[in-house]
Formats: sequence, structure tokens, C-alpha cells
Amino acid sequence: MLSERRLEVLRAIVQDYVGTEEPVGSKALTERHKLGVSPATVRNDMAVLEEEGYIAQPHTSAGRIPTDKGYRLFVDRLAGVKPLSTPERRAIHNFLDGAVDLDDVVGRTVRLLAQLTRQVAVVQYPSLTRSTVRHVELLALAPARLMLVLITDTGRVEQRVIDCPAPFGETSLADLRARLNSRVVGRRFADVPQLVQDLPESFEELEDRATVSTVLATLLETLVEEHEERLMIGGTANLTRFGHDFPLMIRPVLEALEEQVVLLKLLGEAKESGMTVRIGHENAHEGLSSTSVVSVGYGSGGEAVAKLGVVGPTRMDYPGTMGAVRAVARYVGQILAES
Amino acid sequence: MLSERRLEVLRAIVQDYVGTEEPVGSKALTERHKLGVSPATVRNDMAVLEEEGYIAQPHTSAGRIPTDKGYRLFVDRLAGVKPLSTPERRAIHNFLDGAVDLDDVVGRTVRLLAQLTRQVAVVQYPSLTRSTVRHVELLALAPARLMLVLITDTGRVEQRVIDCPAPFGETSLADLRARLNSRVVGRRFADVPQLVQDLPESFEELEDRATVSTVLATLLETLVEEHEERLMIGGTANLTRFGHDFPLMIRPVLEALEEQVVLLKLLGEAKESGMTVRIGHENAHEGLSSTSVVSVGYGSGGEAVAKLGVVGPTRMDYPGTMGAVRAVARYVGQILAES
DNA sequence: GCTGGCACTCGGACCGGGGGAGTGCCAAAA
DNA sequence: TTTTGGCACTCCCCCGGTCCGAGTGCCAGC
Repeated sequence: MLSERRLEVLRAIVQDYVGTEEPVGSKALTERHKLGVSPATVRNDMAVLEEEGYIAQPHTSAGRIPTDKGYRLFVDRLAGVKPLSTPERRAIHNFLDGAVDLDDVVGRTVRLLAQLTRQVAVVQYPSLTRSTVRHVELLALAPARLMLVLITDTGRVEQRVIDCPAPFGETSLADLRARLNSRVVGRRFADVPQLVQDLPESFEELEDRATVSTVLATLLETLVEEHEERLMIGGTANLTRFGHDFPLMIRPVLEALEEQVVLLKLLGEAKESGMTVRIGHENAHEGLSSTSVVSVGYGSGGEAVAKLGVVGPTRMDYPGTMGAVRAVARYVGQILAES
Repeated sequence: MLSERRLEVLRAIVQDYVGTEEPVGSKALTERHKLGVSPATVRNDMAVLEEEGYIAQPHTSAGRIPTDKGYRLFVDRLAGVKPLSTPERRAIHNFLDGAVDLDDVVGRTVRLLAQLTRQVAVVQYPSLTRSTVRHVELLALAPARLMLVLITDTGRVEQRVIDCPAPFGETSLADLRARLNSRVVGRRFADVPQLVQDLPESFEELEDRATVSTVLATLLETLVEEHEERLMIGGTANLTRFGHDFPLMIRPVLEALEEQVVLLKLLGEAKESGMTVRIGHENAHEGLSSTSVVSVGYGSGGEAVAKLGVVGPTRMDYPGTMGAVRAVARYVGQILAES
């Protein structure tokens, strides 16, 4: 167990390193922070902290920098979440209030987060499975070709073209549309499968049954399909603030960011409620082993329908970043609830 | 007017510089290319080329590198378009054939282009105004709230929520839907405005007229709206191959790439038909003054409905890049025509 | 107009020597 | 037992000097 003062030393090291981006030594520490002890004492504490794996030296006779484990302790026990300043809050409101549709909300949110945190922002679109159905529409594009359009309560729209096994009459289509809607409107997407499973049998014509089955299959496929978990990223230019060594650092990060799958998994691993901070090697993807991810769920009600967050160097301002992420998530939730 | 040999020297310089990324000197040139003259002669030619502004020296007593003007001449008169190899062609087909919908086509195209050229790829979604209407759908979300869904022949779908001035009956809605569709299906978006302008008057109820007007207004707005000119980019990780000095280079490029407006303007400035190459300072945006943009229109018929291209360092393999861009554009056009 | 030769320039790599920030350890003080 | 001041030591980083080589411009001769 680390003494109070040693924790204090760790906190000071993290803060200074985040500020200066340079290894911090015992003397500089005592000068910048009122620790009430001499550099020699701090040196002893540092030796202990290093022993325990919280800090490390880039090379002998250099200052110390925090390890992933050190940041972890800092985030868990030493750092609060810094509330935003009033101007910052106002900026959020001003910026997000002008949004006209869902795409716009997401787009603005990404830019806002990137600007506020000066890091890379990631915003997931409200997911299908946790939303509820506002409307299902079936359009005949051709005799044996339908388009399925799904509209969610969060304003998201999914469409899909369906090739039917047989032509489908206009009346049957209207019938199916009506029955579908009466069953699923207002229900959660997750519940849809069991609500529609008996639909094909209620049709008399054998051919129609086949078509109905096809339509339902596509509908269900659309619901579970993972690649439809879209997201938007922004602020990649902030990666250039990474450090001096960054050609080597930045490349794998950019590559990881282009793989939506990676990002979705990243967000998926985060806790359902509350803020999640994943530091350095805690991220499964190795390209992101020198970055930290701060993420949180957001949603229109009390429940999260999607997540958003930022990706930045492990050496980041955690309290500030967490504050910004949380504030933005809350306000986006409000915006969605209103629309 | 430059002699044949001097042009040959310029071509050699461009090729070598693109290959090695280092200033090229007279001796190295004569060794790598069969120019049939001595280094001294090449030096004289280089002096002339420099005088004319086609090449420059980073510092005295270093080799020469091409200027933007030099690249321009190279592209216009010295370089052809290098056709792709058979494996490359096959790769294009394999990769694009699996696409399931428009989003997928665009996404795959971006990745493909980025991989093929090892640069940043930009693909514009087929634009609304040049496409034709496949279907217009009106859905009642609430008594006085409609959703307008537009489906294009390229598979693109646009939706928009409309708040009506008054409730709108189901029969009126069906009526309007039918009339709208009968007028505009199969027509080009650009022609839609004049095709529907007299619609409101054909409705008897005054209230309905108001609603119809609102719907039409939204429809037309959707058609012209510029921010709906979406695009997708990819391969930003390739920016790290930029050069040694790249922290300074890469940042403004990333920033520019995040501004869709900038990119759209960039593509918009390109010629309607044929390939466009903009080199270095020829690009209006100053963040892109050390990059070149190779773009071309693509479309399902003979006509371009959108553009795609790549952004890379001015020091790029122009013939190869142009070949890849053209080949991909052609095949995407085919894919769109089939679907 | 081309060529070979020559003197010159300059950037980049390669030392070697301070200077400084930082460390570990130890003995003395609290 | 913990804290402190002192001290010797270790490296990194910066700086200046040297050397080397690729490249250039110029010129006289073919």
C-alpha cells in the first residue's frame, strides 16, 4: 500500500509530464508542487513507485514518466472529472443546437469533441437494436423487387433492396406493410424477431409466404447486421500533436481508426454505463497500445443507445478529457430526446 | 522551346526523384538512364531547365528536384497513363463485385483506390441532381408530420422529416404520392422543379394545398442542398509516407481532408469529363499546396454522376496513379449501371 | 554543341568535449 | 524510522570542428 505522500508524488508526476511532455525529476517536482519535503525524499518515493511499476525512466539519470499502470492509478484514485467552464458549456449548446437532422447531430458532435479535447473524436450512431421502431415501409421498385425502409425513433433510417422469389401484388404488399407496422411500431428492435416470426403462416398464397419470409429474413438481417453500426470520426489532425517520435506512433493509429470494426469493438468493450477509460496496452488492438480511449454511452432517455469518446495519447489530460466527453454526451442525449 | 533531349532529362529527373525521394544529380542521371551524353552536358541542360523554372535546387551544390511547373510539363507532355497489370485489374473486380449496396460500393472503392495508389482516396457519392428518380415515398409519422423518402437510380436514398401546417388525410396522402410519382419517376432530378410546380393548385382543399406546398418545398430543398453532397475518404495512413519533414506537411492536409466543403470544392473544380490533375499550388486550398490531386468523373451511363480521385504528395507516380484512378472509375461506373 | 577536367561549395555524418539535470547511496539529523 | 543534505557518478544533449562526397559552374579543347 502506498502512503498518501507517495500518491501525491505520483499525481504530481502525471500532471507535470502531461503538461511538459518531458520526463520529470525530483528537483523540478519539489519546485513546482508544495510537497513539503526535500528532493531527496521525493527520490526515495520515486524509487518505490518505480519498484511498484507506476513510473519508469527512459534511461538512467533521466527523469521519470508514468507507466500505463501509473496512469491507471491516477485515473482511478487521484483524478476527478473536471467540470467544463461556463464558456465551454455555452459553446456546446450553441454548436449543437443548430443541428437539423441525425447526420448533422453526429457530425457536429464529432467536431465539437475534437475541438474541445484537441484529440481524435469518435461518435457512434444510435444503434438499431436499442432503438424503437417508428415506421416500417415497403416500396415496390419492380414487380419482384422491394425496398425495405426502417425508421427509428432516433431519426435513423436504414434501407435495403430485396429481390423476391416471386412477384408480389400491390394489395398483398399493403397488407404486409400494415401487419408489420401494427406489430412492431413503438417496439424495441431487439424484440422485433419474436413479434414477426409467425407472419408468413398468416398468408394464404404459397408464393406470398415465400416472399414474406424473404422480407422478414432481410429485416432481421438488417437488425443484427454489425456493419450497420456506423460511426463517425474527426479531429485526426490532432494526432500531429502526438510527440516528437510520431511518424512511428501515428501510422498504426491512423490505420486502426480507418477500420470501423476495430473502433466498434473498442467502444463495444466499454462499460454499458458510466465512463470507461482504457489506457495504453489495455486496448486490445496493438496499434492503439500507446493511446488511451475515453468513452461513455449516450442516449435519449436514461438508457444508452450508443457511445462516443476520444482517442489520444496515454499522456493526456484525463480530468479535462473526461469532463468534456461526459458533458457532450449528456447534451447530445438531450438533443436526441427533444427531436 | 525546349529541345527533345532536355525534355528527356526532365522526364528522367522526375522519374528518379519520384523513385528515390532524393534530389538527383547529373552523374546519377547519366548512370541510370541511357541519355547518350555526358554528365557535363546534362548539367548544362539542367541549368536551362532551372532557368525556365522546371526544376530547382534545395540548396547550392545539391541535386535538382522538379518544381510544380516541372511536374505539370511532365504530366501534360511526357507521361502517359500507365494501364494496370492484369492482377491489379482482377483485384479491382474481385473487390468491387462483392458490394451489396451503394454505401458498400463507395466504401470498397475508397479502400481499393487507397490500396492501389498507396495514397489518400476520395470518392463522392453519386450526386442527386444528375441522377434520375426511381421512387418518391411519403410516410405519415404523425397526423401533421410526414417523412419524405427519395430513391435514386444509383441506389441512393435521402430522407427528410416534414412538419406540415395542418393534418393531412391518408387518402390525400396517397393521392399526392401517386401524383408525384407519376410525374417524376424516371426523370432527372434537375428537371423535377418544373415538373411539379403546378401540383398544389390541383388540390381542392385549401389546407391540403398548403401542405402540398410545404412538401414540395422540402423536396426541392433536398434536391439542391449542397451539404448532401456526401463523400468518403480513406487511406489517410498513407500520408505517413509523405517524407521526412512531415509533421509540418501532414497536419494541414489532414485538416483539409476533414473539411468536406474543401474536398467538394476541390472535386468540383475538376473538369466534367476526362481526368484532371492539379499539382501543388494549382490547388486553391493552401493546406494542399504540397499535394497533387488526381480526379475523374464516374457514372453509370456515359455521363458522370460524381467524381473520385486521390490526394498525394506532388512527388507521386503520376502515370500509375492516373491509371489506377481511371480503371477504378470505369469499373465503378459499370457496377452502378448493373444495379 | 558536346566533353573532360578542375576548383569550389555545402550539407551530412562523424567525433569529442563540456554542461546540466538527474540519480543512488550514505551518514547524520529529526 | 523517516527525512535530509551532500557527494560522486551517469548519461543525454548540445556544440563546434573536421572530413568526405556528391554535385555544381566554368572553361578550354575537340
